[in-house]
Amino acid sequence: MATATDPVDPAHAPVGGPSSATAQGRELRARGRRTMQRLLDAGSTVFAERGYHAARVDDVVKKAKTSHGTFYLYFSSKEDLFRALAISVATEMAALAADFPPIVGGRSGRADIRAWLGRFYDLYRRSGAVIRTWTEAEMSDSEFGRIGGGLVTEFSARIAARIRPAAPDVDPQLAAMVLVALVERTCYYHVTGSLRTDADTMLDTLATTVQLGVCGAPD
Amino acid sequence: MATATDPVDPAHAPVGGPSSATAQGRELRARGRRTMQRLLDAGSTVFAERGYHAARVDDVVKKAKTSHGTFYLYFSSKEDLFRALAISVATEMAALAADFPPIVGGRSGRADIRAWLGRFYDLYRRSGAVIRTWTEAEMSDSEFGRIGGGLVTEFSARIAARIRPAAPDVDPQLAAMVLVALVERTCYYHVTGSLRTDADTMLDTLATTVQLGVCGAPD
Amino acid sequence: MATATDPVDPAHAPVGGPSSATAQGRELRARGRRTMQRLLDAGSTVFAERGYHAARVDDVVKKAKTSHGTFYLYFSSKEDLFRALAISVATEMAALAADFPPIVGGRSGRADIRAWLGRFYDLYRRSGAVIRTWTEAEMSDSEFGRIGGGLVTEFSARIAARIRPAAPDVDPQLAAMVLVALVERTCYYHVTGSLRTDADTMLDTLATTVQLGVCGAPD
Amino acid sequence: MATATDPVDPAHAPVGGPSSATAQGRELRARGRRTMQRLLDAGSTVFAERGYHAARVDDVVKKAKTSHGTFYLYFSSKEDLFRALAISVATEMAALAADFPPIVGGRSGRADIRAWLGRFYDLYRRSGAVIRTWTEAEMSDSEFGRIGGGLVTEFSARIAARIRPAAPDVDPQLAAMVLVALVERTCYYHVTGSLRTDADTMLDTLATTVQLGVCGAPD
DNA sequence: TATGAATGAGATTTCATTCAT
DNA sequence: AATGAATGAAATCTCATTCAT
Repeated sequence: MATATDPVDPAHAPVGGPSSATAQGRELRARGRRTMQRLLDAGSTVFAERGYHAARVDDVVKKAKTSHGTFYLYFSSKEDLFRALAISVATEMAALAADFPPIVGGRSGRADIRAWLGRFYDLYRRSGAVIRTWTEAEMSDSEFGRIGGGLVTEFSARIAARIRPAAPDVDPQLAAMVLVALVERTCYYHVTGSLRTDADTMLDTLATTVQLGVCGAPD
Repeated sequence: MATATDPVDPAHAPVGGPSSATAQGRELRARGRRTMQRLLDAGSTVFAERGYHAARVDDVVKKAKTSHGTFYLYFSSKEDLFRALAISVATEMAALAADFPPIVGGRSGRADIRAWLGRFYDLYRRSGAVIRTWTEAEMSDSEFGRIGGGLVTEFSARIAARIRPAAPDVDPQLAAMVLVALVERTCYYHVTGSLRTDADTMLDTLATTVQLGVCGAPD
Repeated sequence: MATATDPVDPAHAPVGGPSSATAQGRELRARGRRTMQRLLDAGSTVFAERGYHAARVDDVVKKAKTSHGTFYLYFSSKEDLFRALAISVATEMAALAADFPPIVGGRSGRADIRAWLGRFYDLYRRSGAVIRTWTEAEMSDSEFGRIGGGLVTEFSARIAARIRPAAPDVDPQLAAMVLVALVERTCYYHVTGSLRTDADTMLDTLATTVQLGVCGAPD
Repeated sequence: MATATDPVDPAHAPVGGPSSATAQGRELRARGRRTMQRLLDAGSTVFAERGYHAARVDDVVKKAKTSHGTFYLYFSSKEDLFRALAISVATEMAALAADFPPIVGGRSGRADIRAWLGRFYDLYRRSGAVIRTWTEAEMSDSEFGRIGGGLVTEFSARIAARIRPAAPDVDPQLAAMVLVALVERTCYYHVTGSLRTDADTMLDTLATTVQLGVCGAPD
């Protein structure tokens, strides 16, 4: 199915930026970069399908059509692969937050919100699993979840700087967090199939709710 | 039962109803019931802290101050313990959904919503981990997630039957799901400490958003 | 073959003192202690036969007739098993050093040295591999070899405190180290079969060399 | 050639003679010989630092600033590299043994011994690791350790042919082995830093001990 | 009813060696 | 002659589950 805003299907588009060095820090040639990218893509998919803990390195290398040995040539551990994906996602989310539109009422305000939600949804389709895993900080004893004060906290803080909530006495921080809660989870339900409406309808509804319910802009 | 503003922390209050039979179906005496309850409580905490897969039976028995042997006297597997917790939660959630108030505008409508949210929040504090684990269906190949069509789906379906969304052309199913998304995730952020506002403020804000943004009732 | 000084064959006598707690620090019952002892004995033998790095946990558990799982119940890693053995050996060596006899000339002085060498030889037969591994600090990146400034250094320092070397201008530290070098390596050649003389002859020769050559006591 | 008291550290001076043919027997040009020499030097260092088993081919090629592929162009295996180093050392040791001086008392006898020990020490500084590894026959199932009956055995047998031990009833074989034990291990302690005396003092002491203690020549 | 001990299948990780350019 | 990449067998380690008392 085509995505809500983008003609090309990004559901399995490559993730992971141009950074490319092995676990030992060696720089890569073209072939090595391709293999690394295959592993990143496979990791993204497998984490999405099974969650961080249930995902086995074996699943990743099978999906990437390579070997265990090769995996550890590029990533020093399963967690290292996750970290690579997470950093890339965090970067995308920061950029997205920076583009959150000024909230205004009326048709055009609503269209801006709607467009932004479409971008969020695309990102979530590609990287929701990483976002969720990081959020839940299921990795307990690792240093994850402490990076940057939490992916979602960071994201909502950036949005808070750009919104004016419904009631004048509501803390923008709180409003932003509620907004993120609403949007993230609804996208989640949709991506996982719990919510069977088509994506556009869902995003339209979300846009209304954000405009009216969270930010209180008159229609 | 503790309320959303109760000063004592009920987050790990006992869970699991009066049902008490071992893995082999044997009926229990007082001591056995206490042991089983300790295991249920410990399981609830450990699943909350680490997630289903990362939770080890060893963690549970250590927290319950008992042994592996004893664990398997009461539960046939790790999954069985989870199921016991899940069933108890599912029952509570069904009851809660049945009490979802009719949406009306004005002060009294808002107060009804606010009270219901307080109950949800209490439940979530105690059993959020189970809800999340079940929702994410982290348990891959087991028959979980198929039970009753998903905990959240079921819950929102029951709520859908009781609401009339903001815009007349919005599907009540969709609106209910959005509502659940909003409420569940905001509570989650609060329980895990990502959202530092006090509980009452958060629940007040949620009540407003539900009344205005999701259900579109005028103030 | 009977040992040089002791009627019972200590070549595979149990090693590891009465300390007995699992890797997680739990205290042990009789059965557990027996298993742990089997693992210590097996470890001692396997390290002796193959050296630290070539020794596989698999060899150890096979020799101890137990399973991998059990191994890790008692020791957190291969290195941990080695550490347990090493501590026990270090203790024995300290005791032995404390008994190093005052060097005097004549028959009785020689007999004292000879008796002490017999004890060293027995210890070396049982634990030479651990001594050598620790000495070579083959374990590079671990904190081993740094414990107590080196097993052999410590040992010879204790002996230095008790000897008066041949030439008056020779540093006792140096003389003691030379003594240890001589004794340790000769025992090594004998234990490994490079030196085919019988043990008593070898120890007699060593006694003479120590009395005359290192400590310079007149015959 | 550097002497035992040379201020520059020759510990890792090039090893490996002029023989130069690849693993496949191909003859080499100048560049190839240089590469092979780099690998031999690196191998010598790495085996010294970590021991045979802990040494990784990766360590060797990194130190030699070349690649895995290149390594296997020159040596058919890790063991093959070791063998190349070992053969070179064995040759040097045979030559050294042949030069062992006739043991006589007095100053000039002592000076001869002292000079010989200086040569041994130099050799040991460069190649001690290979000597030790070969001695300990860490290479388990390979045909190593059987070559020529053991490096040290061979060496001491050659020396035995040239000495007359202290007591007339002592086997020259035994005396030679004791001598080698004494000298090898003392040099080892010095090279590894366990023995902090300066090299000349140590070698003087060794000379005395050999003359008096092992060979029993009067002063 | 309780528990300490044991198990083994399966997961992660390492590394000598081979391949393709 | 050189090299970056790939491989897979074998090693270490984990943990749900069963056993024996």
